[in-house]
Amino acid sequence: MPVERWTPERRRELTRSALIAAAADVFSRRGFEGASLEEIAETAGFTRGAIYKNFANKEELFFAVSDRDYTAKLQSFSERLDDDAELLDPPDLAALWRDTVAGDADLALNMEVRLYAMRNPEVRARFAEHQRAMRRALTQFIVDRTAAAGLTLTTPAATLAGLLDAASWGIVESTAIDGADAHLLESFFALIIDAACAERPTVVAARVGSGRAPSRDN
Amino acid sequence: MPVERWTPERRRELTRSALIAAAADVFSRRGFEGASLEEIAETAGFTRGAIYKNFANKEELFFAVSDRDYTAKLQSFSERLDDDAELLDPPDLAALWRDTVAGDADLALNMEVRLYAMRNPEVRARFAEHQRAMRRALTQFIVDRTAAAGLTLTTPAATLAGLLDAASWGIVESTAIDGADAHLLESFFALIIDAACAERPTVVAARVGSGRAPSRDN
DNA sequence: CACCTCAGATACATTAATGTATCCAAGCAA
DNA sequence: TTGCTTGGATACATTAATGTATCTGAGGTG
Repeated sequence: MPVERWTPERRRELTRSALIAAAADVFSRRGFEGASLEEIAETAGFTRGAIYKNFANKEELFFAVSDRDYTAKLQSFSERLDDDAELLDPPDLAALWRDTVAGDADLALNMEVRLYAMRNPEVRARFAEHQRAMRRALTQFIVDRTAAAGLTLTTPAATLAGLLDAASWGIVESTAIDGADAHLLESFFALIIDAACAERPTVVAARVGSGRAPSRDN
Repeated sequence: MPVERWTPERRRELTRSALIAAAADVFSRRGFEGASLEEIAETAGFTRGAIYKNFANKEELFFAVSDRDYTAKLQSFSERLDDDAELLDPPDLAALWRDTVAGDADLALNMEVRLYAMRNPEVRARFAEHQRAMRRALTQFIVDRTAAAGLTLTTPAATLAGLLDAASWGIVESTAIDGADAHLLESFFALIIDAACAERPTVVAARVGSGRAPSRDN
């Protein structure tokens, strides 16, 4: 890319993204309410004036952060899925997951966004849409990969995608707090893949759960 | 219980727990920073004076809420595990889980506590200890139940407990936001139980995950 | 019956954060 | 060169929340 880097629009976009980055950092550490625009501006090397010129208010800035986070995640996610077309082992998958779904730094920020979404119906709708988009991508991935490998699933790919998304998030979150059990995610992938891929007699696979006396239905 | 209900100690304990209940409510809705002691006191029918007589500061009140939440959860949890000794079907387990691990109202509060724990090392240690205690109970439950049913596990009970705890939390959390897929938890239990209980030829069960070309470790 | 203790209310000092209104200076146009 | 536009800084008004210090009145005690 030659010249044209110093156009004023570009300049503005630069400070804007600097502000967003700083905001992500501070929001992550202090939370939405706990963060002060003062600290954010200072972290970015500006003053509050810059913020109010670029965003309507604190909330808008927060949304901007959230959006950037989401798009980045979705992109890196689909990129890596297309890219490393061959990896499917639980450990690799777990690593991939940890990288994309929870870049560690993002973790607290992500929780903050989720909390905000829970409390604010409009934001929740938006967030839910993001979540669905993510899962659609994941579903597609599962469908493609299992088809390519000639596998049959005992569970709908969509359900599996939702499960993977939701459950692994919980695992990453818990692990970040506990610290000790860093292998949980691997175990999870191993178990889930084992359970979902029907490579054993389908009769057994169909008899899901409850391995004792016949349960109530029938 | 006859008289002795109007002793001043009892009286004080009453307002104390009223304050904690109100605090739980407000913290859940507004978050730690967002909640004002004013609103909490008012919700409980007192003034800030009452709070500062019973707790050192906002943080202590928050901890009290968190502790009460934890003990209540642990108790109701073990109670129900001992109580309904016979249920093991995925749907029932899912329902039990939803009741104990996430009483819905608790959800936002729980996330708030987790976030706080993440950001504050001391609190995190405490929270991690709680988490471990919870998982110990769960591990015990799994061991007892599978032994009683004469089942063999393909995965250590402790790992399974951690998995159940962490993953199901993520599922409950995600479901609360998405709203649509309320069946995820059931699917999860079904899959996990299926995968963890070796009631099929152990040869197959031992070959965990990766159902295509032989993976790297011979 | 006077007195004392202490739970909870009231009043106050302090700090701080948001948002707005104003200012300044660098870049482009005529 | 003069002037206008505008990104970002500065100054200000307002609101609000925490924590502390003081007050009050009811219940128990000598």
